[in-house]
Amino acid sequence: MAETFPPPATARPTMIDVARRAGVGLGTVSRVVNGGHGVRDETAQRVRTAIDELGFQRNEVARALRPGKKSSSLALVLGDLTNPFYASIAKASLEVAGQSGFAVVLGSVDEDPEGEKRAIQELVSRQVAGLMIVPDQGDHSFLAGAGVPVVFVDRPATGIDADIVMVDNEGGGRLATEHLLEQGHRRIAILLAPSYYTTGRRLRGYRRAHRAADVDVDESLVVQLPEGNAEAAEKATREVMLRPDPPTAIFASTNFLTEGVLRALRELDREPAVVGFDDFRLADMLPTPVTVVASDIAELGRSAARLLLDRASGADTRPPQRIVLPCALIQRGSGERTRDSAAKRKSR
Amino acid sequence: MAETFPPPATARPTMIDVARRAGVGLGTVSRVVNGGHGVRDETAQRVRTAIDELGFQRNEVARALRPGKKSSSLALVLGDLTNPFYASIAKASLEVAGQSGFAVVLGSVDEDPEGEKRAIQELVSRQVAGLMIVPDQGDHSFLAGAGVPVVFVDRPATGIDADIVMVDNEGGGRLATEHLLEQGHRRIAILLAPSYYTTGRRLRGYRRAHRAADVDVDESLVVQLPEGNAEAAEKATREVMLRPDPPTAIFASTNFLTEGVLRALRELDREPAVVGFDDFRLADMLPTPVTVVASDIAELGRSAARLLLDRASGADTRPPQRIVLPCALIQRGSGERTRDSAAKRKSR
DNA sequence: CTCCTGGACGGTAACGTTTCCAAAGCTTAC
DNA sequence: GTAAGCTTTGGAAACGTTACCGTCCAGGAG
Repeated sequence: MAETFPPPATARPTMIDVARRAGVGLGTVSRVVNGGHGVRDETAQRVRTAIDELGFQRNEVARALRPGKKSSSLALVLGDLTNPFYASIAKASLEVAGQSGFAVVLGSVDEDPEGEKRAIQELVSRQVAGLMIVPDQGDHSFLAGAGVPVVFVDRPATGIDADIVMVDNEGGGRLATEHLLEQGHRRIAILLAPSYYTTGRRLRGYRRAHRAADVDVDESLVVQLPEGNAEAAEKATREVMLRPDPPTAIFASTNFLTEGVLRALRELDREPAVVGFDDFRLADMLPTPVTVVASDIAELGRSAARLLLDRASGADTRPPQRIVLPCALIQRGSGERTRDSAAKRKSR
Repeated sequence: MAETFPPPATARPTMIDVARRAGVGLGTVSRVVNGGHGVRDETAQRVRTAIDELGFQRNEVARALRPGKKSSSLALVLGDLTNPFYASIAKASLEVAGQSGFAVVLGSVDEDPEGEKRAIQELVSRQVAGLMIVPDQGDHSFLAGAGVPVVFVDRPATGIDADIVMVDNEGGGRLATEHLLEQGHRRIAILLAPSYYTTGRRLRGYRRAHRAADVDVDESLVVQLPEGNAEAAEKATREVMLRPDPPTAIFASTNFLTEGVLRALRELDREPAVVGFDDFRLADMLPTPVTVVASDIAELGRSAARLLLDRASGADTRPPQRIVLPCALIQRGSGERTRDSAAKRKSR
């Protein structure tokens, strides 16, 4: 006998079914489900029994329909989950949200700012209780009237005044650059992903470190990449290292860029000092372990989720907060090469 | 003047507001919003104008309340997003779902099977249109009556007959082992994460390859780890390599395990051949580039999402499908060390 | 004994959408 | 010119929940 697949959907029991079974009114069931105040113990027990017997589960959709009641979901809008940076944020915020019984809806985000806007609006139409957004460059003022709390993660957005959780990009950039300057480097290249906010701040830290050390920046060593991926960084590194006056150190302002830099250097067989922004897996396992400035990315996600939950519940009515997490230097080797060692070639 | 934050929620316009503004009935607005069949062009245009003017957005929650209409969200339940394997699945399924206008809800999953069950039931109560689950070991029969299509990813679940998308674990295990046998290795250790389905299949491939080559398996080289992380693999590798009769090759059955193996070997300064299961970032950048058997993980996620969308829409009523993706060997160096080279120590 | 108070409970109106049904307008065929 | 049929439209019911408003009963106060 051929069974059909999928099996016919069995109707899930509703509160009405529970009420009937327990021999009580609908309102009583609702009261029990929501904590059970103002219900006699005996009645509540009868209701609970009926719930168990029927396998009743509250329909969250219907619940969220009531005015004032937002759905118990947060939205998270970010770029490429394949980037461990974003994955860490997602994981951490997921954990925090889950502890409060909130689910997290991920908006699928393409590259274009238009896609981001569409994704956000779709999430808003799903009545999420709040939005965590790693924003693209575009204007985000369309969120202002949405009536949903928003927390921006990693970088602020223009056109709207909202909470923001980020790392100390300028401090990190400065830390990395100071470290290289201390090793005696005077020609330090910096690779920058295209026009993100973070990029600008890291560059600023780079410049400040130079000024503080009274070293002039060779503007030709400030490399603005057309794309933020490893390939672009690899190409740029090759070019800059093959100049007649190559840098003796490179500051890669992003984890993917660091990877590209390392690829190019391996191919070229050169060993300038390298410091990356953001830690990455296996950084300590590479032929020369990689020095990075890193921050607690998971904490970024946790803070964002916590803040958003407080906003959503109305527990937090302070003006927009700005949480900045510190960066620390992790010395592993690649950033401790001195100016002199950088000149000599590696022996294969 | 001190503004309050967050700003008071402005009521979002409903279809009723649109209807009033356009001077039409409620049903007409609904028809226009849903494709506008059976509505005169002129009327539809008037409605569309009103929608634009009011900035109306359909309330997906109310829509999903109607019987039969599931919400336009899929659920994805998986483990640690920090694991690039899971992140790839998430990203890929997100893309496919997004193209069909579906959002993806991530259930926060702790380690314990009980937490998984709770997470799944919460998602079901949110009326998702379907579930993609990377299942834990426990029984999943409680999903049978949920009336929601389910696709299991990476490994099957017990207690329920549902679609499953996975990689050819046995074939991959065999491929890796055959490759090592071909290099002349006769003592090949295999490291296994605890009692997952995949682990068993990979071990099976390992055994089959041995039998096909007529080589006996030394059971003491089949190492069952207490945990699936890099630390456990590192410890186990250290132990097995320090035996009087160490293996000349190691098959690490998981990306995290591979990492642990490499850490231990670096510390011990030994160079047995190594093949890992699943590719990972920077595998080609390590001192000895790492040979792996790999499959298209993103395709895993894409297939799962596609299948689930077809099930949810009712377009696919075939019996449960079993999609198996192939594994390929990627030779990079660590797996091509011969038995002889493995014996000698590395010169620092 | 009666009245009042308060807790427990039942019923019903929303929430915003889709869908069905009926009414109205128009065209076409006789 | 009228009947029949089709397209277009308006209105109301329903989805499952929560919140509010009564009602009912018990118990205490007068």
